[in-house]
Amino acid sequence: MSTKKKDTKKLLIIHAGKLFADYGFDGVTTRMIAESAGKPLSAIHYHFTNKEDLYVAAFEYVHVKDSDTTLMEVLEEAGEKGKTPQGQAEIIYQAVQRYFHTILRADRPTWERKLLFREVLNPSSALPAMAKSFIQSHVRQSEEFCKLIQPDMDERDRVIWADTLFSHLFLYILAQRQIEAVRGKKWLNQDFYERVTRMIARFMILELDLPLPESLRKTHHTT
Amino acid sequence: MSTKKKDTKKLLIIHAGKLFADYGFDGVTTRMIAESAGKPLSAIHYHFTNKEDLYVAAFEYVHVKDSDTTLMEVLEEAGEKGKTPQGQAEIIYQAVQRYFHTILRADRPTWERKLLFREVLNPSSALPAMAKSFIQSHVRQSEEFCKLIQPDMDERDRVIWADTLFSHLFLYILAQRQIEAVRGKKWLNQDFYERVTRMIARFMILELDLPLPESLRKTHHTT
DNA sequence: GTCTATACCGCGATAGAC
DNA sequence: GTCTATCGCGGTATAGAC
Repeated sequence: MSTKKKDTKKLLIIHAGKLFADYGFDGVTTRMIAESAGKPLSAIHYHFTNKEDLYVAAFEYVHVKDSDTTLMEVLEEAGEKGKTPQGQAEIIYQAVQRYFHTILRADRPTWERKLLFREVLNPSSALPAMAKSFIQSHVRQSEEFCKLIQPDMDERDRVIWADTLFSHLFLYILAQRQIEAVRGKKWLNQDFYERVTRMIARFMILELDLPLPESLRKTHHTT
Repeated sequence: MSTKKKDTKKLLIIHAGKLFADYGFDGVTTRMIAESAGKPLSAIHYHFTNKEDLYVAAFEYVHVKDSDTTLMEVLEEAGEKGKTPQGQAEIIYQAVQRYFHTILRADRPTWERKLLFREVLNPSSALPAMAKSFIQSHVRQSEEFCKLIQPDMDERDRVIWADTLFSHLFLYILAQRQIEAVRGKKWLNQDFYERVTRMIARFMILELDLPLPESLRKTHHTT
């Protein structure tokens, strides 16, 4: 029964994280967090020096390193396979799948990814550098991969190609509430995300003039 | 010299809009707006009843109707041409181009589109319905167009297809500051947006198994 | 360690002189 | 119409009893 202290702290982090994810740093008051966690206001200032500190703690709590999901990592892992167009296409599909799975896997609470992406899009004063690095490194490695396969491609085109993956994630994670309000509560489920994964992979593969793997072929007609 | 009144009001709207675009409704104080516009705080409450009212005014100021840019509108306009695969592909390219031009044209201040998309992504309490309708109708019409061409396609796949256009716009408009901080100040210029337009159009055309127009072919190699 | 009570400040909004 | 002065509320943070 001596773990009470840690429990309170973690409780505050989780409740704060949920609220920050939905309403942003400014949209949340410390009184809201305290009430949500069922703790007195002063508990926040006991465990954390101030509101910003709690925000940082909540962000770090969800800031898991998404290792082995970048295109270059999957490429290295693939070995010889990465030298054929068929292999490269499969690497793209696999990397997209892995990244989506890391970010969107069902057992992870929604608010965690929301907070993560919100901070990238709208960095609070609290985290000047962290947000940048989170996605930047991933995009960099996608670019590098792209350069290997299409060395003649314009740099800006490579960047746009690499951005595709994130633009969709941004939309579906950050606009989740609004999309569900318009399209229905259970619209953004695992099946939907799998379809997004497939479509993005298809685009990234075709845009690099690689052959489409059999598993990514569309099923509704026979072309 | 009797237009002083209107000038002050418009001045407040523009300065408020810029600030709201960057920092959101909660992130901006009426004192900030007043100082930015070089007017006393009470000017806001004279011309507008309250802060929310000023926000709505700023939003309405930039909420231009983007007519003749939806896929269905371009399709109707095209007449007979819309019945061939080649014609349909060109319609897609044209609609994407028009929409990008409407939203991103250079003579329009950056903050206007930022405010527009921010409100969609993160609706303030001030505008319950307006934000939804802004993009929703556009997506609906894209879906409808998609259904005409690929009636067998799964509804969710059609929606993802239609979302593609907006996911990129979201990223480049809302994360503009962060992207420029990472990639350089003048990265997001007209040339870049044109490349994005072309890539999105290429994706949307290929995904519907339509033939790629000559003008959308890539130039860096000969496949 | 945890709570209650409170200090202090900046916010949106208003009153009233000019 | 425009400004200065001010109100009341709700925000973060703290002091001090238990």
